[in-house]
Parts: sequence; structure tokens; C-alpha cells
Amino acid sequence: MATTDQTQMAVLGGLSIAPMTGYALREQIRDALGHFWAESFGQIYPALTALERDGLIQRQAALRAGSSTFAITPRGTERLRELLAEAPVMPKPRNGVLLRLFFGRQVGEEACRQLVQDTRARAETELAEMRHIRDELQADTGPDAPYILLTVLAGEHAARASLTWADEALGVLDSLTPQHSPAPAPAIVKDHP
Amino acid sequence: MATTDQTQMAVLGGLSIAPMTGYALREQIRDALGHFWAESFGQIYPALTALERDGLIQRQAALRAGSSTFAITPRGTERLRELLAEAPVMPKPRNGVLLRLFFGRQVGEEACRQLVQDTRARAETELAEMRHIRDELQADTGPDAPYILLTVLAGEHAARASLTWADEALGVLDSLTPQHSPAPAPAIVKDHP
DNA sequence: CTCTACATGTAAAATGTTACATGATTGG
DNA sequence: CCAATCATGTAACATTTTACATGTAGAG
Repeated sequence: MATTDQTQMAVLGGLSIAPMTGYALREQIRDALGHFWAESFGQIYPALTALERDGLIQRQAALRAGSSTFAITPRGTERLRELLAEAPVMPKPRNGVLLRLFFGRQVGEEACRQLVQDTRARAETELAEMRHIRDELQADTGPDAPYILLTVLAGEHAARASLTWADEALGVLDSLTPQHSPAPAPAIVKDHP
Repeated sequence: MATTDQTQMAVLGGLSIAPMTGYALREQIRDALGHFWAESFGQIYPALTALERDGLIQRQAALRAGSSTFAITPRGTERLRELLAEAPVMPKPRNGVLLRLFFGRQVGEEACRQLVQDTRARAETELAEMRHIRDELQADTGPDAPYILLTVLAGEHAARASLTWADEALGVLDSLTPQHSPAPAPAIVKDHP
């Protein structure tokens, strides 16, 4: 088994929505699942080969020379449901920003501030994207739309949390060196509800 | 180079707080960084060997036969600061829960509800843990405490976001099949502030 | 005709997990 | 003494990324 269950699940899932080429599949995964999932060509093509060998997908007529469209088979749909029913695998966390902040004293307050501000900016972009996707999703009355909405909402909540955390974190960093503040720094947080 | 920069950063960081054995280091990483970082023995021991070879850490007198304590050297501290100053590496996202929800129609509303509820329960546990750690941290007046606080706050915000998302998601799932609800289901969300 | 986007695939290297083998020390 | 915990390390396996090689089709 050269490919993992996880990759097979994403590939079968993608093909369950519509038949497409490996190239298109990767684009779909990037665009539709990109906020919480990623697969590279190096995983997708071997997975397609393995799935075809096992009869879970079928290669259809080429749209153009040298390319082929894959479609999920009934057995593939069955397999997809099995995979989806398995317990979700959580990858080990590896948050480079938080690791750097944990040892932040080594690099100083200013470097930490920069790190937090970068994170804040990314969260803002992400939040805007999520809202945009949600707006588009309103128009979608297909049966998948409510399920997709769940994942978009998750992205929105995560981005908002990242944003408010960043603001709070900047407050903590400010209170570290009050002499830098133009005015007496405000209290640290107003958090726990 | 059998070990990565990322692992070296965590190992040097741990030893920058106090000299310890590889075993203790792994426990420290699990307990202190566990919410956002993980290293296995299979990474830690080779990293220790490599760092010692490069003179970034030193093996000290054994506390007991067969064990040795490692301490960071001045050059090791220098290296740690270099590593911390590098741009943070974000691992590719792989959220098994969201992947399953995206294709949720394949497994049905009830399975999705279960998935969301499990996530909610985990978030609740996580939130309680974070609050506990924060309380303990109040007593810590050391120079690292404010930086560590930043990482705990991040965990708190993430857990809270996960919690509120889960509640909202359950609402969406309820509204999917109103005939199941004992009373007319409420509106979908009250989210975007 | 030439550039860009579409398309497929492989090989090597990097990365990370797991299970195993081995032994010391301590508390009951 | 015996079990649990402390402690070190390796080897095999699994996973993933990256770079490369190759070619088609359409737009300007």
C-alpha cells in the first residue's frame, strides 16, 4: 500500500463530487479543502494508480491526448463511506509561532511583537476569505452545501480566535515594558467570560 | 543532518530552561509544549547526539548509571537564537474532522453530529486545562512567564472558538431535518459580530 | 511560434512513528 | 524481590516533499 487511507479519502471524496483529472483534483483539493487539508501531486498520482488497480475508480476517455478523467465506481463510493466512518486522525500539532513565543525571552519582545502582528495579518486575510466563501455558499442549494458550510464556519471561528488572541497578546507584550508605552498601559486582558 | 532544524529548536529551547536528560526533555516537551508541539524519542535522541557532536550541548555527569544530563553551551544558545529568528514553518493542515464533515452527506447527518459533539467535548477539556495552566502561571514571576502566557492564551482562544463553532454546527445540523426536532428549529446562526 | 496553463508521472531525499531491545533505580 | 518508572538507543517502516522529466493544447 503505497498510499494512505487519508489520501485515498480525500481523492475518493473529490471524485465523489465530479469526475476529473488528477491535475483538476489537486486544484479542487487546494481550493475547496485548502483551509484544512492538503495533498501534493506526489501523493495524488500514486493514489489514483492504486485506486484504479483496486477498482474503486475508473479511468475514462481522455479529454485530450495524454490526459484521463477518473470517475468513482460504486465500490469506490462504498469504500469512501467506510473511510469517512473511521475515527478522524489528528496530526501532531507543530505551531512554529507558538514555539517561538514560548522561548520568546531569547529573542526579545520586539521580535515577538512582529511574530504576533504577522499572525494577526494572516488571520485577517483568512477571515475575509472565509466570509467571501460563505457568501458564495448561500447561493448554493445543493445537498452538500450545509456540510461545506460547517467547514467554512470552522475556518471563520478559528480566524476570529486568532485575531482576538493577537490583540490580547500585543497587550501583554506592551505591558512588559511600560516605559515604551506613550501612556500608562491598560490592564492585560478582559478575557475569560 | 539526521535531525531537523525544528526538532533542534525544541531541544535547545528545552535545555535553555534547565539541563536535563533526554527522557526528562521529552516529558517537558509533552507537558509544557504539548498543546502546540510534539517530539518523539525517535527524534529527540538522534537530535541530542547531533547537537553534542556540534558542540551546541554538553553531556554532564550522570545522575545515575546509564543516564546523562545535557546542558546547553554558549554556542548552543547562539544557535537557538538563530533558529528562533527564522521564519516559522507552518505544517500543512490536515483536519480529519473537517474533511469528514465536508463529505458529510455521504455518511449522514447523525454521524456528523457525533463528530461535532466529540470535538466539542475535546474543546471543553482543553479549555479547562488551559485555564488551569493559566492559573498556575499567575504564581510564576520568572522572566519566561509572560511569553509562556501568550501560548496559553492562544490555546484558550482556540478551544473557545472550537466550542462555539461546535454549538453553531449542531444548530446547522438540526436545521437540516426539522422533522426530527421536537420544536421548530431556531435560525441557523447569530454569528458575525 | 512561443509562452502559459494543463497534464502525468517518478525518484530521491527528508521526515517522522513505532516497536523493540536493554538496563538502572526506587518504593512497597 | 518485584513492579513501575526512569533511561537510552536503534532499526524498520511509513509518510511526505521536492525536484525533475516529459509532453499537449490554446492564446496572442
